[in-house]
Amino acid sequence: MLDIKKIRNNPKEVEELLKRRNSELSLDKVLELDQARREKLVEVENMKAEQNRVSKQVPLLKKEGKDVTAILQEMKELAEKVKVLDVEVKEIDEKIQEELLNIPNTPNPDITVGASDEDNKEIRRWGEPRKFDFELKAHWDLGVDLDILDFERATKITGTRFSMFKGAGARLERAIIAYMLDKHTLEHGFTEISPPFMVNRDSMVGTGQLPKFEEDMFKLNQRDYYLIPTAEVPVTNIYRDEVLDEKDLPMYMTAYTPCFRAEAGSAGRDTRGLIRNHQFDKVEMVMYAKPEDSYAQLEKLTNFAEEILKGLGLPYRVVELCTGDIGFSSAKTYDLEVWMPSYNRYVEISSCSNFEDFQARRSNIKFRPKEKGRLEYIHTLNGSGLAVGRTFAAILENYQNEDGSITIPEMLKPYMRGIEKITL
RNA sequence: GGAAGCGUAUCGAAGAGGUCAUAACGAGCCGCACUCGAAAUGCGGUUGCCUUUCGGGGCACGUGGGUUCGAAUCCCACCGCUUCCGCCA
Repeated sequence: MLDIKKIRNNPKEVEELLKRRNSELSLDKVLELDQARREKLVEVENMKAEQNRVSKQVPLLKKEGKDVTAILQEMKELAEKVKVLDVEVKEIDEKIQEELLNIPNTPNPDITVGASDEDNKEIRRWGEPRKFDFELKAHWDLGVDLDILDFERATKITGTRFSMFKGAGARLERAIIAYMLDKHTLEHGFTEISPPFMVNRDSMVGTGQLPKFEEDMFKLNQRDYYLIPTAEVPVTNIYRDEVLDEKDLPMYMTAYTPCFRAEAGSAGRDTRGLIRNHQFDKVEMVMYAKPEDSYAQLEKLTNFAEEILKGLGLPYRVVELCTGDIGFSSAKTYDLEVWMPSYNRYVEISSCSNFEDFQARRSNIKFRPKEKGRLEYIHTLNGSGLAVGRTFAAILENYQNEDGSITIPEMLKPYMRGIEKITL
């Protein structure tokens, strides 16, 4: 959520930044409502001041034995007027809130202005894509042939866009999760969290998934709960409506969770394999930072995710998303893209973003700076570290052998309990 | 799911229709004094939000309603916590 004061004071500047996202968004309506609200507020607050003043007099006058019936009658009428105005202010407040919740974050002024992912800027590459001297197979064929992935039965059990891991495949998935969590907790300083996989509406609003992206979410029938689309939601919301100590910042939290996405509007895209499913596993990193420190933390966050790919020996590149491609809540995002041989291109495997105070404002997370004493919103960041299904797919494809077997990457071997190669 | 009790500042907690909400009292935190330094002790400070013609004004006692001239206080609903009962991995 943007600061209404910032919009009020620099409407042109904010509007210009928002235009860079290719949104035809006008701030006129919210500015108009804000103006109307403040006028009504002054009016009703003057009446309330009058009420308070008179109410204080009443017991004194009674004590003196004076007749107060005329005053009480007057006050009754005033109370009626106040009630009406209060409702009007509240209605305007709700409209303003609704407007604000639907306005995306302003992009960082320094990132490339562009219309789509074609304008994204490659920052760096690591690793050399492997040259195959045999006919390579896609992970959905490799996995099925090795009997470690079963898409058909997952579809039978549930429906399309679900997958199932089996035997050494299930173990490999578990190994990937354990490796990532160990790296983040033991080497990168993160605290491991195992959060709820369902969240309430306030949490979804807090991180920006709602109210705008309802159709992307799975919602429960009998309660106002949602299946989490990413651990970002429960973890960022841990300290919703709380005040933190400055000495606790920056705060690093990591969580493994399944993620549930309706994938509305992506019919026909990436329909084979593990790339785009309704349920997938992910290890997420969430950071709370001080405002002046958040961009330095974004670089760290991105590096932490890169460390995982380096550790697994998977070639990747880092891309800075342009203004037209960053997410609703983000001010700046780096995507990590892993080399996927079957696609013959790099495929997104992590997204690392600085949300500045956009989410903190929605979820009301503040800290008390030692010097100033006045409460300030924290900055929130998060990044995948990494998407597990896609990592699994990348390992299968990049580590495949001519006979269809998969060599286990060195760093995962301790987690595989003696399995060095997956064969039939 | 049923019953009872309880939600007040960073924490514990008092208040039970108006003169106790810049919120008693205790703790914490910050500053000062004492000290070589620390602890202990003493003194002082310490809620947030909205609005403003920068003098102020308003709001908030879990949330939302109601009663009243006036509600932390009375009534209703919802949410959460605790205890007991039931059920359950």
